[in-house]
Amino acid sequence: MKTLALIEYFNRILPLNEKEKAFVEEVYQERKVKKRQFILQEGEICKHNTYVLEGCFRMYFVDPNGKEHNLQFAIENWWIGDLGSFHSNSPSKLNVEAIENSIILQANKEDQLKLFTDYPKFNQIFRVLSENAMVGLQKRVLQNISSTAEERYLDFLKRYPQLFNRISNVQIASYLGVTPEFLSAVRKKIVKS
Amino acid sequence: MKTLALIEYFNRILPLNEKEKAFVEEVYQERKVKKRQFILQEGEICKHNTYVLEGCFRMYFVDPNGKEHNLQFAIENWWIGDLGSFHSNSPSKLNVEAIENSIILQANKEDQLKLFTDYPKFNQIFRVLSENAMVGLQKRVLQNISSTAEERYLDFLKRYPQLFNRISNVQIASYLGVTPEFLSAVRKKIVKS
DNA sequence: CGTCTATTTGAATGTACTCAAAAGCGGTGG
DNA sequence: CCACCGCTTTTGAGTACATTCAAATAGACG
Repeated sequence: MKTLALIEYFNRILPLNEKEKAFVEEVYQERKVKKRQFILQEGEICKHNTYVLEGCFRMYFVDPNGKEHNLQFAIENWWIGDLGSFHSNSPSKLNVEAIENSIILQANKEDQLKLFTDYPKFNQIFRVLSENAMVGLQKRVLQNISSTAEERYLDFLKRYPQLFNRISNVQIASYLGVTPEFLSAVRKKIVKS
Repeated sequence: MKTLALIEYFNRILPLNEKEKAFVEEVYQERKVKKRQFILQEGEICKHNTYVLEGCFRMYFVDPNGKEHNLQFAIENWWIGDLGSFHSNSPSKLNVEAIENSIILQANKEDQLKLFTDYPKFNQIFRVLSENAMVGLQKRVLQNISSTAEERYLDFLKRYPQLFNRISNVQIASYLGVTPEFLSAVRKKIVKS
């Protein structure tokens, strides 16, 4: 069963009983997604909570000038989706695109809510997950307002060693909030020193 | 009872029964904090979850050059604290300082955990709170990597009308990630146009 | 081998920072 | 009521960081 990875993932946060495991298996549907395919596009309402089993995604925003800005990447055992749109049923301003052939698990909104009402333990699990995600986002905000592009790039390499060799520098630049040209200059400077 | 505001706050997310209300009242202790007083300092372990009843706080980071960077403000009905330090029992790199005379409610870590184990409903409440906070943080990251200082400042005014007339421009500049001098120039330009 | 995309280069420009100093503003005491 | 203090905001000149645009180079893949 492909949901095994997810069940183990939950188990590490809080052990599940058999009923809970069965429900996870029932609710999370496997789906294959090809490189360059979208699982969410601007204007749509985000209807799924997505867990990545294999592959890699990016979630990005297109600004009024048509430029893309990567908000998040997701590889194995990460979650991705527009939480705001998902919870408020409002059209998303974000896009989620596979940057590798990928396999994901998805629960739709009804089932996800059922998970919370029928198996309260998942409230705790997702509370912990959200809290962890918050801590990560806070660190990123802090970095964006206090560090230079060079520092942010070096920190990115250190924090996500599994990521930087799978993702193009164009995408990393977009995540860091700089142009690819400038990231190239930064990299050149780092190699020299 | 000073906890009334907090109980109502929880109630708006998910109605509490009498036992739950009683426990909130028991667990959250009122505390007065004077302007310029700290409720968390760098190096300490964050031991409290803090809810602001009255007043105003800022949470900031001091970088290696000695410069302060505001990560968050908190006024009435907001939470503040270093979640990372709180959950992992690790020394915080952040400071939380009152910028007005304030009144807060605090639960220590044990009691907060008891809240989750004995009254599972709070898992759901805090899950929802964390998710909302995440959405806000994501928007801020997005802005930082995609907008100019002027756009960020205008958005700050629009999003936090209750805040900008209580907080000095020095503090707002630090929150936006620019120098006070540059924010001054931005404001001048806005007035002109 | 050619095609497509990613990366690098360079010059000109714009955005934001640093440092030092001046101006404005709210209180407090004489 | 005014003079002074401390703090915030503004100004300006020089500098550093980052972008734009166009073009060259390098890699990946069928």
